Amino acid sequence: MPITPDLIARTGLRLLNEVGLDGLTMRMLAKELDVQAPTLYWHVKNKHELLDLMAGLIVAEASDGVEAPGRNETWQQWIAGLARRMRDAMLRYRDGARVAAGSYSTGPSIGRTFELVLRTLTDAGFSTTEAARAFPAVLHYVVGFTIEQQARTGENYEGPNPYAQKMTIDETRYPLTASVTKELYALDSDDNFEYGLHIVLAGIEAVRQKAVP
Amino acid sequence: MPITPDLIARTGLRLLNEVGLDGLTMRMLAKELDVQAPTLYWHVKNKHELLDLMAGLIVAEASDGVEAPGRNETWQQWIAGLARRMRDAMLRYRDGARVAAGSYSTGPSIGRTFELVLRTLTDAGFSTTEAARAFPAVLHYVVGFTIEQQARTGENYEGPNPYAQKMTIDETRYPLTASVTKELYALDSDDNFEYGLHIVLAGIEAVRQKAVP
DNA sequence: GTTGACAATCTAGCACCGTTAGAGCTAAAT
DNA sequence: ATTTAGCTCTAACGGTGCTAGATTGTCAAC
Repeated sequence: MPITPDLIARTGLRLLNEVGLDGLTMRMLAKELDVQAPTLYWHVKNKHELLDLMAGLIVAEASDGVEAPGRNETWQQWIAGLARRMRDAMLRYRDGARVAAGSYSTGPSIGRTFELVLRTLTDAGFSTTEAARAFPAVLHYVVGFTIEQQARTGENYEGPNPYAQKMTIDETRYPLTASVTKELYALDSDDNFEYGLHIVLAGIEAVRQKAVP
Repeated sequence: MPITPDLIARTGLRLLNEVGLDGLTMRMLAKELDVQAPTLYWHVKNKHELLDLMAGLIVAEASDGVEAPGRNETWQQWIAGLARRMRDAMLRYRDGARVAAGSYSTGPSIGRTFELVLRTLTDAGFSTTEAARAFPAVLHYVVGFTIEQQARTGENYEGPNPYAQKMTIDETRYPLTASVTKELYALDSDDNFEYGLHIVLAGIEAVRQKAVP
């Protein structure tokens, strides 16, 4: 099989699950492809570009095969589905959110999906401007949530993950925090993601200028 | 001046603005403190812990001096102010959002601020559970937004930042995307942050169980 | 005053990193 | 047959996080 930037990025993504982002090296990637490390630099400018390619693959995985909303599907349901796809794609790889966040990514399926988002929202009565400003808010929430989830879940600490330490809270100084500790530490459940997503979607609805009857 | 973990982290934060996260090395940090590199390891376990300390400082800067809402201040205004403080604190340092995101950070001012958040929201009629789940959604949005802004703004690409490339959009295949390109590329303005923040806050209001009259 | 203990820093160096220079191989084009 | 282009190789450079172990400074106990 010939070595291509795409194959390199795909292999990098696979290795991510074994060694994490900080453990991923060009040499290891080369060995996985039965090639010497400098060979990679003929296909890829540098590691940063490789990470951008990996980010692009993650986003592409999320947006691949996305279809316009069904007849009985509200825009909220459809956008929520897209947000979940995005989160799932990032969760599929260790440190996936850190890789995907703020990396330059382009590609046919991404452009197509974005166009679909705009069309769905304008069909629902939003102006294109509203749509173009509201959708990134969803993405930013998704990325922020997932980065934190993976930081908490991940194995990036050699010793015990400090997140996992049972934080003892001074009940007299911080009574509310103490009373709510349970909710805070069941936080990696999908429920909290859905809760926040629901907030953002409800916010988009609430903020909309009701120009359409 | 004696070397302490706090001083090391503070110096690291200062250097961040000169060299960025990828350029920050222990040796350079040591030189800045007029010390040899291994000395740092007496005060700090490893670089990861140092980054956590730096993240803690950023969050502390954001939450330091936060006061309970004023008499004529709605909870929306107050939370929005907190969100802006958080964003400003991250923007103060190059790659600040990447450093702060998903790092373990604790500290007295942070705990105090979180308690204040819960109190403000419960005073506004939210249950503690609602408050404890809604506030992280705000933070996740802020972090996601700021990471992307800094990735776009930052100088982490040696050549021209690919984000800055004037993306030429196929007007016939992606008419809506093309028509909205302007809004997309004025994106680093504070306006878009405020727009998304407004969405999230409106969403919290909309989602609330109106148990209080 | 000497001794010891301990905190803090030092020198030296290991294993590994991203990356470059430049030589070598292979297969198609002339 | 020779050139060209595409791709991979070996060798190495400067730099990285980090550890081991010797060395210093300080200050209390004897």
